[in-house]
Amino acid sequence: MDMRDIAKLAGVSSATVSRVINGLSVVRPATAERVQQVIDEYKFIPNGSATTLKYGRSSTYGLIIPDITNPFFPEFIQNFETILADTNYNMLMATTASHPSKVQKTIHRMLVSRVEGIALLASEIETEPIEAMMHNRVPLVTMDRRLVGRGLSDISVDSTSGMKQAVEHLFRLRHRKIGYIGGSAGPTISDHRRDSFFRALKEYGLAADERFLRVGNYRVNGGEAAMESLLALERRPTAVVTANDLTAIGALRVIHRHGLSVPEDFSIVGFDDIELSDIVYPPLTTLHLSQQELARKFVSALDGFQPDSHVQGKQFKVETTLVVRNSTGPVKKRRTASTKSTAAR
Amino acid sequence: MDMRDIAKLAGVSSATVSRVINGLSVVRPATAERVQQVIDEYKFIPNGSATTLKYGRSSTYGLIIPDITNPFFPEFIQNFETILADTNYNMLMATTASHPSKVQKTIHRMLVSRVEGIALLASEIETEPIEAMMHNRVPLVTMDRRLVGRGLSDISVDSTSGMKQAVEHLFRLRHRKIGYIGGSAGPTISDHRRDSFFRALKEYGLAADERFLRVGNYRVNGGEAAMESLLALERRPTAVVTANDLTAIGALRVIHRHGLSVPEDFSIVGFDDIELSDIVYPPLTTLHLSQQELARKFVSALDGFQPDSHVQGKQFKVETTLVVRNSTGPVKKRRTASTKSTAAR
DNA sequence: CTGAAAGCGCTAACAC
DNA sequence: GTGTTAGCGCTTTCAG
Repeated sequence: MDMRDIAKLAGVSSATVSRVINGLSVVRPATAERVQQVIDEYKFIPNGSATTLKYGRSSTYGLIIPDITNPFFPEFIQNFETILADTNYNMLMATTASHPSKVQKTIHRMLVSRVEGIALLASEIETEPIEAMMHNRVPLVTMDRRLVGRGLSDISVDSTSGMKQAVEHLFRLRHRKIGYIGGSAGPTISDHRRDSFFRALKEYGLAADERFLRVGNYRVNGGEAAMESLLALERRPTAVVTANDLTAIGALRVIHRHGLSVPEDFSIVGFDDIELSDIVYPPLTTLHLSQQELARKFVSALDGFQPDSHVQGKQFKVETTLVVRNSTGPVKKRRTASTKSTAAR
Repeated sequence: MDMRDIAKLAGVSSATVSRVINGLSVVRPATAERVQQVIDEYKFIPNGSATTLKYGRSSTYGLIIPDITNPFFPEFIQNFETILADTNYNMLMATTASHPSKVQKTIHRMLVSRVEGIALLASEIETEPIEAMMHNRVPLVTMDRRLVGRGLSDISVDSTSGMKQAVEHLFRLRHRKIGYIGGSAGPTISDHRRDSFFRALKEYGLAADERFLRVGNYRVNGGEAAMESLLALERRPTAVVTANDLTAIGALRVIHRHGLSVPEDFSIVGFDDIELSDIVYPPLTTLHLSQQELARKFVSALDGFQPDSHVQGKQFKVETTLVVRNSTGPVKKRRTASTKSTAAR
């Protein structure tokens, strides 16, 4: 069943059917209605692949996510897809267990499907081979890589002001020894978050003590391991800022496991403000990142690209703001601090 | 740049290029290699929409998820997409904020894109209008609706044996007053889970006490509200089985908020075994549901359908098994039970 | 083993 | 306001 069949049944030509379906107002209302009736009666659905073939436009964007199991991503996907759906676009989605070879294959598949752009949220991945494959066909928009180029845009989270607010908040609560549990070593995003933390410390005249610095992996178990090691210290920090909420949650668990409480014994600050951060006990003080804004910027970076043009991409920024909940509190007057410090692990 | 261009550059015809790309072994190796070189040099990527147009096959399945923010779904998506990617299939994904009108539009878009089948994980949605639209074009596979038909299959979670294990486990821990917090009223899935709980109770000679029965919404806040109301009871249950892990987590929070502990004062059993259930404190005893198996069954239901045939769909089942963690324990010898029972809320 | 050619379904010129 | 038609890029008979 194609437009020609509908045309025959409605006593018009296939061109008119096409015009009706696309809402071109040139068609006489009576004709349009007759055509529409036939369409409805036969539940006709046009074949999009013909349109895609003719115009190269597929009304589809690709989205590649490293690990959908990290709650940050579902929230993003939700927002991203909602925006696309509103403009009748499809979302072709794929995950990569951070497996670069899978990324290559995935992008190839997406390009075969003639997506009009690809959002790649996998900051740890090398994009040279990918960019080669993209070959300026469609825009590539990455997250937190801070690199732009021909047909390559980037959306980055600017943690500067958020980190400053976090450190200020802790400073006012009289914290002076503030630790940091970072993300995985490697990706720019990890460096950026850690560096803005350091800069914020400096602004408040605090020393960046190497001994309070740990590396995580953006997941719960990384936060746990790092916190264990922090608790094993003779002289512990009184507060810890983390590279994301999952890391903070891991830290929280370890603190509880050691019979300590938050925020009485320890203050914890997260990053991202995923939904979970408000559900966990105690609800996390964290740097809020607007998923909606992030998704909107991705879509506009994707949209704002002339097809096939070799236009230079743009660098977008998304700001963060501190949300104070219950995982931060004033420094406890020390008493038994030195007596219980060695037991850990 | 199309196959004809490549053909010219390699001094062959476009038919040969097509054969090389599709790995048809009829081509003489030397020719194939020459063609492949040109393809690589020009980074040629064939236009899938032409193939889709010609053969109606898009190598794409659609997946519709109600609320991706429920961690159950990301885990499913991950598994589903991995299976598809292994066979070079694409996944077109959409979410619906359980908004039926969006489902209609989404499915229409997917059919326009010529997906080869649609997985619909939204048990609360009426599918009549959808089935009409599907019009037996491609298979529709639903979750937990327990309805099959022409081109309509269903994958259901069989909670019978899991619930039996759960009740047995609690019974052995000497629980006799076991409550239940269900899912949202309405969907078959909620009825099924609750009924298998009742049946399990009966097998152990326990009465299904209406007063210990609550309705939730499969989300944390539903579990919270239900647990509040259970705690307000004069005579409380000693254990609660829930319709999913998020509900259990909500219950857990309320119990903690009331200064009680799990499993000392209360035992809680979840359902689904989402990753979070092992991260939460205490880790949940829950009914494990294999996401991998679920995803595999979806894919095989989707695959096993002859295109355009009006074949009857199948009913698939996925079993659950109890995973014992730390949210269940023996009933406490009662002491002050009656004195503290009224304070709640 | 390779090439020529038809046709998948749609849409935008262009003609009327 | 409506119809005719060419052609998007691919695959696959069929011929050679």
